[in-house]
Amino acid sequence: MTERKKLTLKDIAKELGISISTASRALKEHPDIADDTIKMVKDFAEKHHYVPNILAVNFRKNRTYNIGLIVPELVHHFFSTVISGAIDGAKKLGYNVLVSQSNDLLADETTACRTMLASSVDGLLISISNETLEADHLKEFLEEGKPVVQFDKITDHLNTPKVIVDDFEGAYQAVKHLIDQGYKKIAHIRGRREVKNANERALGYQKALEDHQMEQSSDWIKDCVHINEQEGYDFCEELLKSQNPPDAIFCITDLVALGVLKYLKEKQIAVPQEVGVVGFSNWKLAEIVNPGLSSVDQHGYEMGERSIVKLIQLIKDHNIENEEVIEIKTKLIIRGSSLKS
Amino acid sequence: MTERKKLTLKDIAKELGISISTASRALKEHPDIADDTIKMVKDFAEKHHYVPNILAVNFRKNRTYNIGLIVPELVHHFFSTVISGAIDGAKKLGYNVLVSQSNDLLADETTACRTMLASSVDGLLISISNETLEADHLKEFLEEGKPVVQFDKITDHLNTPKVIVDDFEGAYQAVKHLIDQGYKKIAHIRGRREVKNANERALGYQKALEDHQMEQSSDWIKDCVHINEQEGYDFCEELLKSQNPPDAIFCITDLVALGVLKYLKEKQIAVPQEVGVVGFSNWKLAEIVNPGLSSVDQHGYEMGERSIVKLIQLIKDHNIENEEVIEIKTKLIIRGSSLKS
DNA sequence: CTGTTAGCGCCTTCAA
DNA sequence: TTGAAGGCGCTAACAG
Repeated sequence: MTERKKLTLKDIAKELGISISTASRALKEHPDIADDTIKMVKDFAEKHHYVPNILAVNFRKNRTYNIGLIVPELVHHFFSTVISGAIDGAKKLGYNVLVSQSNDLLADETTACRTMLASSVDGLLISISNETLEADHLKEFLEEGKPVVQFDKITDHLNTPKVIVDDFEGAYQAVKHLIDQGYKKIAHIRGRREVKNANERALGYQKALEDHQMEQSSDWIKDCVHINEQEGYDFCEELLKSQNPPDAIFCITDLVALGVLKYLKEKQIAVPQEVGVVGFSNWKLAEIVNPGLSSVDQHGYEMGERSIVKLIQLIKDHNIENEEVIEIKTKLIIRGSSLKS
Repeated sequence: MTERKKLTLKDIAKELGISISTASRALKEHPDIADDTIKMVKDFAEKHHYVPNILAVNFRKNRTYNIGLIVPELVHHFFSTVISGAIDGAKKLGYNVLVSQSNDLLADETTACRTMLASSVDGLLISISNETLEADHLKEFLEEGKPVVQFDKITDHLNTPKVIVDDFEGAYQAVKHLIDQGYKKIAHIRGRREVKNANERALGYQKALEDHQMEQSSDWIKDCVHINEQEGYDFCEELLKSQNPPDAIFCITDLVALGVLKYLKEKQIAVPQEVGVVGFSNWKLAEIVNPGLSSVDQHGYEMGERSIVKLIQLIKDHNIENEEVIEIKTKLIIRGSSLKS
């Protein structure tokens, strides 16, 4: 395979008997340059497949058109949907996306940030790990004048734009739906107290109960740590074996709801007749299970797209002071797990 | 936020009263440089947080430490698993990964390739789209001396290393398992004839039947086009309503198997007693459905990791002539959908 | 052991 | 309307 040497401006200038700067300007149709010259240079460039050396351009301009994107997990329906939206949005605006994952570990997140910074991305899009409480590793970006946009899992310790799902409202609607369906004792298997999304959802749950004068009980609120199927299963068992068992369960996420459904199926407790279940995120699995799992869709693709558009705007404006909060509306998808009628 | 100006080698040299090249060499502990000088420079650099301008280095060295990765779909359990492995592998070797998706369209794939080439990745990792029959857009990489590694969905029109799953053997084992379980009439819902993986799996299916003197029928082979749930459902119906219905179905992928399971459940046909089902890919859904879906695991994470390691090795060796084929072993995961006993 | 010099490819004043 | 020259930050060949 012959590796053809790349044509440079210098080559063009020499061939055409003009100076390098004229060639450079002609290619970008600088108004000072004569039309004839422009045509000549462009024709020549086209004919010989001239491609500017992007490395030189980037070096000169001190930017890369690359954006860093860090998520807790890559193999994850919601996050991969966000990534998909971010990549498509970036492509439209002429940017590339460098993807990395933190595995929900602060150490990995910090490493990823350093790598991104070292490879000189123009900006960062991040959904922080569960362990991230402080944000010093993120401040480094701002100190270098590189904008950061947070999405979904965010921290208030960093003043950047934030693109979030309206967790409160999503939870509120989910619980209201259960109330409308006639469930009387609604439990909530919630996420960690340090995680903002989890708190918002819990608040939405509580507000819905209050607004509709529903019975409340601290026994009906269970705190997840790992937020997995097993916890859903175990908490469901605890709830149903308690003195005052609930007749509906609102879960922090679909995976937890799956554990709940599994327990109910094993014990032959009818869903949705005896117990109603609603999840959060609307993963692929929600439509696959039987009965279908009602869930709150977070519009991940849109979130990714909006986030990247915002970030690129900040990059172009050299703006690292923006703190706008963009809220993506949720949508309750009702399926068999909570639909009595 | 004060944007502190970056320290350069020039600054260090001036401060320390030495030349730029001495500073440069000292930082990389060049043997010619006196230990004292090295120490002095390193101390100074550390104290003042010197970070080399990566853009300048890349420009000078004509490489980016960025690798392009193109998959048909991002929101896809198998591909996101591969990406995860590739990213982790790249990280260990000091490379970043630029991700893009083709949506299984040749046009999008070509665009993605151009963008990657323009942003000057050091090499490309790709799983081609269903539409990709020729490979001219990929040859451009090789022509520029940038190695390419193909994985999973590959084309033989491009001479590069290929990392593939042993589709033939995976299919063979799946079908052999059905035979071992006592199924007598095994059907296959297969993928497109233009797609190599699909053909390999079909051959594995056929060979297993031959080796065990099983009944064969062209009526038992159904060709998918979209490879989705609906096709699985429809073909299952066709198969079971035929003159000579099969008692087991080996599906090209889990999604198709899901459609099959749905049909069987609706018609109250017992799985695995009356009909056995095996899928391919071992997606998350395979363990979630009830009964669990037996499936052939493709070890996506390992595939991503092996692919990227191979690619980086070629980049380092400036080697674009390699055509090694790396085969990842599959593993049959047996679940309720095919386990009679 | 260290400094000088030249240059990577491009852009951008400044001068003609 | 064009050209010459300088420089972005770093590396490396060549001299001392």
